[in-house]
Amino acid sequence: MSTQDCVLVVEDDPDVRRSARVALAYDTARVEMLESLEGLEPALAATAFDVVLLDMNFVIAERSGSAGLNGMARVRAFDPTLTVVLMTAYGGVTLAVEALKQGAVDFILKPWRNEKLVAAVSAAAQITRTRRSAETLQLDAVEKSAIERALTRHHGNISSAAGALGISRAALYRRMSKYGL
Amino acid sequence: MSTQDCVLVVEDDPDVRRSARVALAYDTARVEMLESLEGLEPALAATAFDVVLLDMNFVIAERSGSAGLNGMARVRAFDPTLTVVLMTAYGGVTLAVEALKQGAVDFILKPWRNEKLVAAVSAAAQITRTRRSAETLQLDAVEKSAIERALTRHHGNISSAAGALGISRAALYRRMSKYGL
DNA sequence: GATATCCTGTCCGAATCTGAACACTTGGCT
DNA sequence: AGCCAAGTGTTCAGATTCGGACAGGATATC
Repeated sequence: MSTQDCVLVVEDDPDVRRSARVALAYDTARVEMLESLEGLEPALAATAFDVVLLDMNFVIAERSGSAGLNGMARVRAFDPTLTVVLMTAYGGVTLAVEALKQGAVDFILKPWRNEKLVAAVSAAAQITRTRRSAETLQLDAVEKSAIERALTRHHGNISSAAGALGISRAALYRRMSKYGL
Repeated sequence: MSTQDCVLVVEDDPDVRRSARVALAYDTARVEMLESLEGLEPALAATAFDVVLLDMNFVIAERSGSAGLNGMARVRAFDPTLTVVLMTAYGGVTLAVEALKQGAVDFILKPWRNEKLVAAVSAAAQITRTRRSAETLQLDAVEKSAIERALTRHHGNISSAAGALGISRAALYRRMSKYGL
């Protein structure tokens, strides 16, 4: 799909880094690498990334994945719209579930199939873009979508939707015609 | 925490059903059971559930979990605010990831520890409640929170926040004082 | 069929909101 | 200092929106 994504890969194993670079080369505008979580924030500040691909296990002995979860928390603190894809070689179901519940948009197992990695990264970048465009909504658009939701939820009943929205029926009419609903 | 949750359990194995009933008995207001996905919608319509606990593998031979994913889709179609917790005995990481990406709020492995099941169900019910209260927001409140987000994102710069919201600076001032910001 | 209830769509004077304009403060730059 | 760009807070005539009221349609109940 898109060749315009900027990806940050955080991974300690040089072989994996190289392999990720190769896999992502054809489909991304730019791939930056980091060997560890050190210097994560400056890297995020330096480039406008669309996805962070994050290893969960920097220390071989430490297979709990807490390093990855911690890194993800730091990414989210820096920019809540930026999506994180986690990767691990040792993942169990419990860890995967925990990671997604904490906000990762995908979780992939090493070794990966290149095609799958590319698809995951590309989908995650798309989610980032959606989040960012949702953040930029004008007040009008926020109001419009709130009204649409209320109307849907009340099955088109204008009176009860107006009541739920806390405005008069006449006011809801005006807004509906304003937004073409 | 709460003893007021209503849970729907969809599970074909009678032993598992019984064991779920026992585990949930102390902490929930009401537990209903269904042996299969047949009659799902009527059951959802009859009671106002807070969580659906859904087995992924009704057919032994069928371990892909598609029955569970399908059931979850039906629950979400019926009520998008109602959370689903999936459970399985055969789950791999890939299936768990797929389930959460499709909107399950948790994914637990059989056999479970009762304590963990209760915690998962209770947390899911809390998420349902949060979603439902977010849906009921008055238009004023929607506007207020959109303004708060815009102000935060623009680091308190009123001019640029107003620009992003598509209103004049004066209008943003008025609203800020209206909402006490 | 008559009655009641709920919803719809529209009207209008009063209340509210609008944004350009103005005066002022702050911070950077030569 | 002097200058410039950008932000702040407020004012006011004019535009817009407010919601109660009204008439009509649809559906249910007796």
